[in-house]
Amino acid sequence: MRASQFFINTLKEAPSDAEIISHQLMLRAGLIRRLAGGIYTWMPLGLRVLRKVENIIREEMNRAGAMEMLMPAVQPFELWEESGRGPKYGPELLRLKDRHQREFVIGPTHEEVITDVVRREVKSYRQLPRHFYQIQTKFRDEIRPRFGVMRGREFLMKDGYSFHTSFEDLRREYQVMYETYTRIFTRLGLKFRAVAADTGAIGGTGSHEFHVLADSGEDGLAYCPDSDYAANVELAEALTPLPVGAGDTPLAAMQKVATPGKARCEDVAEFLKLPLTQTVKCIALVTQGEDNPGEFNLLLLRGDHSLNEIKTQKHLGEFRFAREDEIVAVLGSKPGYIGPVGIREKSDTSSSNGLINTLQYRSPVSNEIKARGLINTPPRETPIPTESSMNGLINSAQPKSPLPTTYAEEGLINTLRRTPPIRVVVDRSVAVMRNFVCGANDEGFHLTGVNFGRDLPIPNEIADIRNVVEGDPSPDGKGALQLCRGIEVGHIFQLRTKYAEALNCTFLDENGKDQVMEMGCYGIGVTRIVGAAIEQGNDERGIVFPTAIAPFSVVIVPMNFAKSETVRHAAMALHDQLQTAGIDVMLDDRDERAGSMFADWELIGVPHRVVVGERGLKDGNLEYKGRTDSEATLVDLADMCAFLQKKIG
RNA sequence: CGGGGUGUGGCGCAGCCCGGUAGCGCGCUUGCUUUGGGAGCAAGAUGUCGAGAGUUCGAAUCCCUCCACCCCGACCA
Repeated sequence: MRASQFFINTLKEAPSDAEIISHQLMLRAGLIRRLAGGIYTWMPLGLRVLRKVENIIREEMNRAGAMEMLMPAVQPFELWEESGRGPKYGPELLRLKDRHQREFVIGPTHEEVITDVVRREVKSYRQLPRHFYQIQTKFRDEIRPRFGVMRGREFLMKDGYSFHTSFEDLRREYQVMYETYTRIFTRLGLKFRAVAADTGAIGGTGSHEFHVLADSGEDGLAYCPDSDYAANVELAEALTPLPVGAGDTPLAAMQKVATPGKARCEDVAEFLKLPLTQTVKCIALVTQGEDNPGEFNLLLLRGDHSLNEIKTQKHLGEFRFAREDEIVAVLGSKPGYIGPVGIREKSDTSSSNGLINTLQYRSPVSNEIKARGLINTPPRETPIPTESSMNGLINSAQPKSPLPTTYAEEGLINTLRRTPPIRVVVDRSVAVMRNFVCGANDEGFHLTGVNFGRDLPIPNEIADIRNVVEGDPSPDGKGALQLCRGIEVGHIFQLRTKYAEALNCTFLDENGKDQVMEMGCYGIGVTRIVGAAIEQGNDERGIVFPTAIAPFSVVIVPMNFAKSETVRHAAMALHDQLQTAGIDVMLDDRDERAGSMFADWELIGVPHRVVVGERGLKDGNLEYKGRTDSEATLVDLADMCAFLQKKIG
């Protein structure tokens, strides 16, 4: 390929609306151009990258035995009504009407269509298993498209769907896809990690996400270097830490201390010269679920921990954060100084599973078993400590009135008495704390030396509601967790029979009996991979593409191409030789100045560069420089082709 | 959808507060010189100042409405 016949249009400055590095570099290098929000044109240079990604995926899918096909982007809305997903999908589903007023959607995914195809075409167990896939344009009307191609509305996706006679066979294929995805991302030259994921709304039994590792990634990942445990932070279970010096620390007296202007736990800890882990933060939120609308909840987290909203939602149902005026009305204090002491707590022993975990952890069993016991939520049938059995634990010093008047003004008491009892959810790590610090429900004051069972009731609702932090014990009991960030580029699901059932996708088994097919679904965000690869590979000069997906593998940069006949001949001869050898080579015959050619190709991210100049040619040499090399190396003209083949691998 | 911000040649920005000739850098065109790290000089072209309505003798600038885009939240490959 010759640059003069190609289209190269680089920008010195990135458009100001491009925020993240991959978006900026893609625009600057001229890979993409924006048409509308979240909708991009792939310029010739960008398309080459996209096609290379696509081809690797295609090769590996074929190799795994999947069949490529192509389904329509426009789908009748009826199918979505039939699967029951139409109303639920909401405004993200772009709907339109044809001239006959028939309703259609632009496919955000293709479970419905493929299931429709298969139910018509596949009738017998003899035709199963089958795996169909396509690489096709999807449209999702994202609420907020952003980050260029990373969260576009229109994007290229590889979506595959497998159909099976049994769950065992689905699991076999799932494993095949896990390995296939691993091969794909390895071949793409990306640093990635497969993590356990939430099966979420799609349902099913097993699900893994494949993440490209990048500090700018939107997803937090937790993994254990000592085992193969890896999970999205949204999911990673936070075990109860062993209390430091458990049982030995003498109980301190509760004291109310002035902490003017110290609303955040960090400020309070610094002010009181106490470790952050000694503080408790209180988060007030209001549920919005159907069964408990408008219920005021107080969540207790250790000061150094952060709330995991997914876990919280699973525990409490839909919720929102309480507004300041609601907090003041219920607790009588501004946020920053609120706390669980002296409030009317709603007693609800029905959800004390977390407490059991804590108690198990405290019981003298082996570490291994303790860790194991905490991995899975114990079954609901497990006997739960009753109110009366817990009474013994509560210090007799507990005031008869739930409101210690020392800490509350008369007016506040009245307010609280009129307020319904507050549901308090205590994070596992808070449940094992002693002598902690929390807000006093009085602006400008905190309480120190607070203890459960004396200053406030033993927690009756303990749950895992925080994000894991680095160093937390791994849920598989095999070491400590590390954290990193990732960009989700692939997702595999065991769908089971959800869609097959809804769309009546059945087959006749060996006994001539009708059975519903088991389904798996496997997606890769092709477009997003390009953005993710750039997010992972870039420096101050531009993109650093892995050779496998670079728009060109090698660029020949001739010095003084127009005027020097020796250079021109040498450059063209090398170009032809490399091309014949099957190397994806670009010859920059634009006769630009050296500096601007170097800058262009470094911005574009071509991994290998050969400079042809009279200077080296005199001695029969060419100059080679890898994209990330600091120095160029001289290579004999005759050896260059073999040299590059070796580099490219 | 809620909160914040920005719209001025292709790109990056100034001008707006305090109304009066639309400006700078990059890019683009032509010529000459230059040619191993985004060249120099000279001459040029390119704007309904996001749209509409209003105030005013006069609006990029002030007021109103709308639109687009970006950032922060919930969704997802």
